Amino acid sequence: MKNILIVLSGPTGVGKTDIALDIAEHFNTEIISSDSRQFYREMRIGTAVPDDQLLKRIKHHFIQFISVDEYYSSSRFERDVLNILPEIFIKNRFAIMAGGSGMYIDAVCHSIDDIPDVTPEIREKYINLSKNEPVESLRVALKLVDPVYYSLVDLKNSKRIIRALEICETTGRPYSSFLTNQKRERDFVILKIGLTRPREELYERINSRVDKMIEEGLTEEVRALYGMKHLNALNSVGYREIFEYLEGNITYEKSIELIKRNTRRFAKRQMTWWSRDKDINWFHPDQKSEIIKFITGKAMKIE
RNA sequence: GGGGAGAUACCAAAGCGGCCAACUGGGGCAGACUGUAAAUCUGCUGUCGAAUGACUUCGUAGGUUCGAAUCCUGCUCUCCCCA
Repeated sequence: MKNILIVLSGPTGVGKTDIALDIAEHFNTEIISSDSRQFYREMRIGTAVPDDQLLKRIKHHFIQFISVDEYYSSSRFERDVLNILPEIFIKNRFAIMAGGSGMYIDAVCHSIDDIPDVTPEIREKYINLSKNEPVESLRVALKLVDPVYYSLVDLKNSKRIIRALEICETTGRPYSSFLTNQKRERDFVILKIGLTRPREELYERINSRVDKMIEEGLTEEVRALYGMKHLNALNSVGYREIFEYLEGNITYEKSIELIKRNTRRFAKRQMTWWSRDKDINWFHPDQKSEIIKFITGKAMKIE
């Protein structure tokens, strides 16, 4: 009998945490978080980390385990999850991975190509380059070192161009040569459950959740991180808007409004990401018992 | 009661005789995405259509003009000032 990884995804604010807990409790197993911002120790309120009581009820992995100044990536996540899964499967046939970071989830589900890490010097060089040079010159550089990728990328997206240039310089090989597009088979079965709600319902929940975060002291959490605002981890919804307020660029009310809007947009982008994944079985979060029934039914058919 | 300013698409706001279905911003919608991805980037947003395009719009009713969101007149409403 193969082991089963239940992958629970859905847009921010849809109600993943509760369902994940219920499912984990029902199958008496543990939860792997696939939420790239809940990884960070210093970001708690703004990323809606489950409270201590809940965390005590069920063992969670990858929650607040690194610091905002540490480098992490979807590839490392893939490696780390694949490392920890066998331990969970010793005790239980089911494991559950819940979160909303599409790329991280995909890395675990079918792998991401092996590409060497970029050295900090090269990274810094290109970050500066992108600040000082127009996109055109980055394009020209890319065309020279990797014409294949040049023809594939969104040439308006300087972040993508820079990544390719960094890899080319680090490895001495074209970035495109690393992209195999191969999906690696895993030795466990993946069962994808998606949670969704009518747009209006979702947006209402998002709005009130932001208000709740503010009540819980999001502003103070962000203020304490002010010195680190340049870090990528803090370029996150809920943080950057409050930084703007702290710098006096916008009013407090405006920052809250922007957090709501940006969270809504984020949720929309998440839905777009998953819309092409035909393996996801969609449910409304209220359908808790149906979800568990669905999983049980599928599990019985898996040899 | 007198004088002035204004009414433009979901909102804000430009346009002030033809190049206007109407700049721009917001909001919304749709999409791309193999590396700090809650990031980054793109398209659409009067109606119908895949599209050429067709049709209905700029408070309202008329008028001037080959032609009006743009000019004139009445009306309605909003704001400001004086009484």
